Amino acid sequence: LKTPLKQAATSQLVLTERQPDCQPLSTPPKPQDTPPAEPWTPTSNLKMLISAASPEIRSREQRKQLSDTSAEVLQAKHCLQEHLLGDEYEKSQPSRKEKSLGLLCHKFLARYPDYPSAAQKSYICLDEVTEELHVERRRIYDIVNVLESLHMVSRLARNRYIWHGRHNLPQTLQALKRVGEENKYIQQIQMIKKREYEHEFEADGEKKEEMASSLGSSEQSEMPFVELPGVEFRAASVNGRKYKSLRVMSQKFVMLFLVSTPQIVSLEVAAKILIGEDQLEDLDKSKFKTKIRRLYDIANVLSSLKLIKKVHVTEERGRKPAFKWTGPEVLPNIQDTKLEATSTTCSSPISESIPSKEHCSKNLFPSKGKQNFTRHSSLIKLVKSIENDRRKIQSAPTSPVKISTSTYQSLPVFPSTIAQLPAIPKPQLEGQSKTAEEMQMKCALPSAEAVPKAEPSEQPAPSQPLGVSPASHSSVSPVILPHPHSGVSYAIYLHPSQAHTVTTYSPGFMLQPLPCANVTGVKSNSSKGINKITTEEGDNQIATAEPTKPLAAEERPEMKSETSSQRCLKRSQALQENNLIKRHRSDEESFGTSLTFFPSGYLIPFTHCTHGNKADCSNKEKAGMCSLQHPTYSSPVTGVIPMPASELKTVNIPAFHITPLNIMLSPNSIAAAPVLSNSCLNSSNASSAPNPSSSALNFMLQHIGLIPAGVQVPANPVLQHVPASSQAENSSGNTNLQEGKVRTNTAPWPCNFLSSLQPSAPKEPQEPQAVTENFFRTPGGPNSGFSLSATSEGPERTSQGTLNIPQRKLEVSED
DNA sequence: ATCTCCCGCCATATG
DNA sequence: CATATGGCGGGAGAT
Repeated sequence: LKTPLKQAATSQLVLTERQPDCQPLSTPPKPQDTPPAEPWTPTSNLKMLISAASPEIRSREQRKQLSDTSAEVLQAKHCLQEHLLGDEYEKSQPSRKEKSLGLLCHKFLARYPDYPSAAQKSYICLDEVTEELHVERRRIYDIVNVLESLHMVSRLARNRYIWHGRHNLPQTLQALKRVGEENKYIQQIQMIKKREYEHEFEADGEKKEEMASSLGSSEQSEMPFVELPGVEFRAASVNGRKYKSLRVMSQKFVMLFLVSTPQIVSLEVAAKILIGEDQLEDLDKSKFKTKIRRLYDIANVLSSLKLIKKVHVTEERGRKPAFKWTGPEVLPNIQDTKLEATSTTCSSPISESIPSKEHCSKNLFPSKGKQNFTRHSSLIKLVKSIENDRRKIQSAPTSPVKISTSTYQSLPVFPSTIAQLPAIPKPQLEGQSKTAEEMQMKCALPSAEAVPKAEPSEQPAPSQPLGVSPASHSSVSPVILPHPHSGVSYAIYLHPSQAHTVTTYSPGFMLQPLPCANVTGVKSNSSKGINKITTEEGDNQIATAEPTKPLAAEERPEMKSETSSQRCLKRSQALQENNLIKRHRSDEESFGTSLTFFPSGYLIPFTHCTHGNKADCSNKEKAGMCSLQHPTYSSPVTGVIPMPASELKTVNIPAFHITPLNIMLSPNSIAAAPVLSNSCLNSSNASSAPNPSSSALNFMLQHIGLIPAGVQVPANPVLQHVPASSQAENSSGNTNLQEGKVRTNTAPWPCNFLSSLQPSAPKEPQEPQAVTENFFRTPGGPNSGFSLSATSEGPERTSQGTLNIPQRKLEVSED
């Protein structure tokens, strides 16, 4: 194994190294270096294997490899130089690829263990790195910034960073996911896609600025860097504008993946969303280009981290570059996370060693915006800017409780973190101790729970760092619905039964007025299918991603392929119930309270539109916006890439569309399902099941408070149609509650708590997915037999649970 | 031609 | 003030 790998690595390094030396020679244009381009594959495999091994071995291995490599490099280098002309085997110059950020990042990552133990704590000296990797400093910053956004490293001082490895990844991702949800990213994505589609129709020639405007309006003004409770962010540039860049952009980018159901995000969409966020800016072409460039930079490092991989989405328009999330699934809710994290942590050999620093969740400020900024001098400024931000945000009308901005702060203290604290004997922060102290001081622990000292024992109440509403979790939680306009909040209590209903049916809210609406499985699936995607990828490589992720493995549900759709439905329902029950139970235990009401209600601080706020709300009033955002299009549970109904053209069965029917239809797929299931688990979806209930609630809320039932978008016929139909389905927007059915939309408001409370996503969703993918591959292709022509009725056309969701033609393919 | 995205100028931040 | 950071976009290699 090693030999080949080494070679590959070596050659790479060699090339790189040579570059400087061969300057005069470097001229030789691009030799078709096939070899250099692919060397990573073997390496990756090796890495995977290694990762499977114990961390120690792994890291040792890495080191060894590195040293070996470097040693050989020198030799190779000389040899090559001598043979310059020979060039036969080694393509001469470095070629652009060899200088790629991705490659550089690999090298960078190779220097540190994924899960450094306390003993291994490593510091990163930029000077060393740049020298050793032979790169300009600038490049390292790119890498480090992204890593920082994931809390894999943090800056200590000039030239100095500390390496955390992937220990914080789960928490970070969870936090990001949450923020992403609060940010209505799903809707934004939908909106963008819809517009795209619309444009598609008419003269393509014209690019509507309106798009930009509306888009911009819906965006949030700013989203500060998302921090983790235990990891402080000492950004060099905490200052205002710089604040927005790479780091934040990276986080947002990741958020998009985490909230999307097929976890695929196209660069275009990402760029638009990211641009939109920074103030309403016009769709400047150059700006867009720049954004794309940055996204590529980020994507390269995320790819190196194996969190994403590049794919192509093909639709009518053509092939567009996109990326697919291949990282760990993010647990939807805190509780689950807590449990899993804890168990994982405990069992994991690696777990214990996290720098104590990180463990002290001192940063949890109840309501403060940003806290841990190390720099005193800048601190003041920071505060100031923060205040300004806050002011802006809060100034928005109707924001009784303002938490959104500081949402990240409200991240729950990670239980695992707490639990681990005790395990940490002593912080080995020698030189750093000072820093640690500072940090502590800064973090006046607002919440008692945050105290590091917490007993290892699981204190149930763990996490509610949220200064906002700690109690919100109690079993009976009121849902506070602030009315956008009136500013009045409503508390709604849901009865368990209702809640259940909601959960179950929520998926169905989508836009399809299908007859079988109440069938969870069917509906949800259909929603999923929203973007019809043909996947060519995924199977072969399936194996790839998995080994790496221990967590994922644990998560995998054991699923069997059920043959009948009914069974599936039942099953899923049962699971959900179980989850609910479980949750309920846990709640009771935690609080010692037993209630009649089902804890499906959450306290939702209404900050109106999350971070954004004013713009958001005000805009909302604009008819267009309202309709656009209308829940109808969103698929809370599943569908993340919701498609506007308008997109019906040819209806194809979405690749990811999973429906019981599908299952029935394609027996083959079923058979295969079990096999695929494994592969699919990690990859994409588990998340799909995120939070039906929360979404449902949001939606409901929206209906009640925000959206007039009748609002529709005039411009788009389809749209109009949809809302109406859905309503019909349920009797009426407002009455939904009574029925227990709620339509959801990812709420425009922050529903921080919702996410945490949601019933744990059952893992079953995965099953469907697996099936689906398989289904897709079925001969006959995506369209086989399922194309429908869109009629005005679109969705309704189908009956019987047939797949009726109009889909846009979409294909995802790997490179 | 389009997709990628490296390079490095230069404004800012930090010390 | 000297450096460290890092936004930004031209423009060239890869496809």
